Amino acid sequence: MPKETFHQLKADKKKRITNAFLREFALKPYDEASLSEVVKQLGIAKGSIYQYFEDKMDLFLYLIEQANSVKASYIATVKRTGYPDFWSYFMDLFKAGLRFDAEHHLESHFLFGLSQNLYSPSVEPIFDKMMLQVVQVFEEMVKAEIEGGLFRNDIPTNIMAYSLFHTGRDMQEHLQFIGLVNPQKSIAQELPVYHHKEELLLEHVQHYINLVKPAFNAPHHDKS
Amino acid sequence: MPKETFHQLKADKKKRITNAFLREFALKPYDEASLSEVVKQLGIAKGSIYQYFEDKMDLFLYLIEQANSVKASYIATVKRTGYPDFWSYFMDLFKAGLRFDAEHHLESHFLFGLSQNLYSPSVEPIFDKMMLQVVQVFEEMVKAEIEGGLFRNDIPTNIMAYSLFHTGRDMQEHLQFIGLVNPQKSIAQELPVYHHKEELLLEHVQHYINLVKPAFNAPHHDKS
DNA sequence: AACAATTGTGACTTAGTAGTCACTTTTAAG
DNA sequence: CTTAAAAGTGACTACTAAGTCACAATTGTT
Repeated sequence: MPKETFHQLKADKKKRITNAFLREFALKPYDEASLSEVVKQLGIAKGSIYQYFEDKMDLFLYLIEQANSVKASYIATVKRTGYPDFWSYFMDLFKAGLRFDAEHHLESHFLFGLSQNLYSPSVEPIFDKMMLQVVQVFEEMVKAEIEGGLFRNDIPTNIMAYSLFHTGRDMQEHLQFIGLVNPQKSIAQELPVYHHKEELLLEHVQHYINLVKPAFNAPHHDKS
Repeated sequence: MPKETFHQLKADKKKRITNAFLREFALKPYDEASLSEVVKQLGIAKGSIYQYFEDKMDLFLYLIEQANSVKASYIATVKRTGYPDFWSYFMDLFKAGLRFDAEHHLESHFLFGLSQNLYSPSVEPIFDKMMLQVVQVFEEMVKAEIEGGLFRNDIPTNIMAYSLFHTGRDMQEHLQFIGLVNPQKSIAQELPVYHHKEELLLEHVQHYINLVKPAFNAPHHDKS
C-alpha cells in the first residue's frame, strides 16, 4: 500500500505521477518498466518514489487497483436485468468498456497491456489470483444463464466460464492483430485505444459474438 | 543464424547446450532469461556462446526453429483427408501434440512458454510474424471447411480463423489454470508437460471441442 | 615433432537496474 | 520570526546483464 505521504500530495501532482507510471507500465511488462526512466521524465528524484511507495511492486499494485476500480465503475452501470438475452448484455458490457477507454485512455491501455503480459515470473502469482477472481465471476454468469435456460448444460461450467472469459480477451487481441488498435501508437499520441474506430470495432465484435453464440446457447427445440 | 563453429560441435555437446538454453527460455521470457546463468550451469565460458551464435537473439531464433521443426514433424503425420468431420481431425492434431510432448518435453515446454509470452517489446516483431503465418494456416483450414459445407459461411473467415487458433491456446492455458499441467514443476522434474494425465486431458479437450463445435459448424437443416 | 587452425576462456567493459540515506528545502505551527 | 515536522534530493551501493577480446588450450595436418 502507498505511504501516507503519497496521499497527502496535491491532487495535481498525485495525478501527474500516477499517469507517468501508468504510461510506463502500459508500454512495458513489469520487469522491463524502469522507475529510473520515469522519474527522469517527471523531473523528480528517485528517492521521492520511495517516500510514496514501499517498492516497485507496491507502486504496481496501486496502479492495478486504481485502474481496476475506475473500470469497475463503468462496468457496474450495466446490469443483467433488463436484457432478455445474454448477448445483448455482453455487447453492452463491451460498450461500457469503450466508454471507459474513451475517458480514461491511460488506465485502459494499462489494463489492456496487463491482460497480455501475464506469465512473467515476478508477476505470475498476482495475476493468478486476479484471474481466479475474474473467472469466478464469469462462472457465476454462466451458471445464472444455465439456470435461466438460455445456456446449454452439457458442458462443465468452469470450461464455459474460461472460454467466455477468453472470448473477450481474444477479441481484444484480434483487434490489435489486424491493426485496428495499436496501443503503442495511441499511447504515444495520447489518444484512446479505440479512438475514432468505434463503428468498425462494434461491427467486429458483433461478428465475434455471432460466432460464439451457438457455442453457449441452449439448442433450439425444433422438434421435441 | 548459428555460426559454423556451432554446427561443427560434437552432436553430444551440441545437444547439451541446446537443451540447457531451451530449459532457460522455457522458464523465463526472453528478456529475463540469463545467458550468464546457463553458461555457469553448463560449466562453459561465456565467450563460447559467442563462438556459436551472433548474439542472444540469434540463439533464441535457433531454438524456435529447432523446436518448431520437431513439432511440425509430428503435426505433419495428421492429414485432413480420411476424417469425415473436422473435429476428429482437430482432436488428432492435439493428440499428435501430446506425442510430441511425451517425446520432446523440453521443446514442448519451450513452445508452450512462447505462446504465453508474446508482447514483450524485444520479441514482439518476431512473434507478430509467427502469428501471421499460423493464423493464415488456420484461415486456409477454415476456408476449406466452408468450401466443403461443414463450416458456416456467415462470419468473416479471418475472425473464424483467429478464434479457432485461440481455441487451442485457451485450452492449453486452461489446463495450466486448473493445475492439470504445471510447466515450472515438470521442467524441474524433467518430465513431459502432460505426463500421466493424458486421459483427464483428453476428456477436458473433448469438452472444449464439444463447446466450440456449434460455433463453427454449419447449422443443421431441420426444416428447409 | 612442429606448425597452423580451430575452439575455448574469463576478466573486463559498458550499461542498465532497484533501492538507500545523509542531507537540503519546503511547508506548517507556535 | 523561529522552530519543528514533512517532503524532496541525488550521489551512492550492490547487483545483474550482454557482449568483447587478448590469450590459452586443443585439435588436425604436414
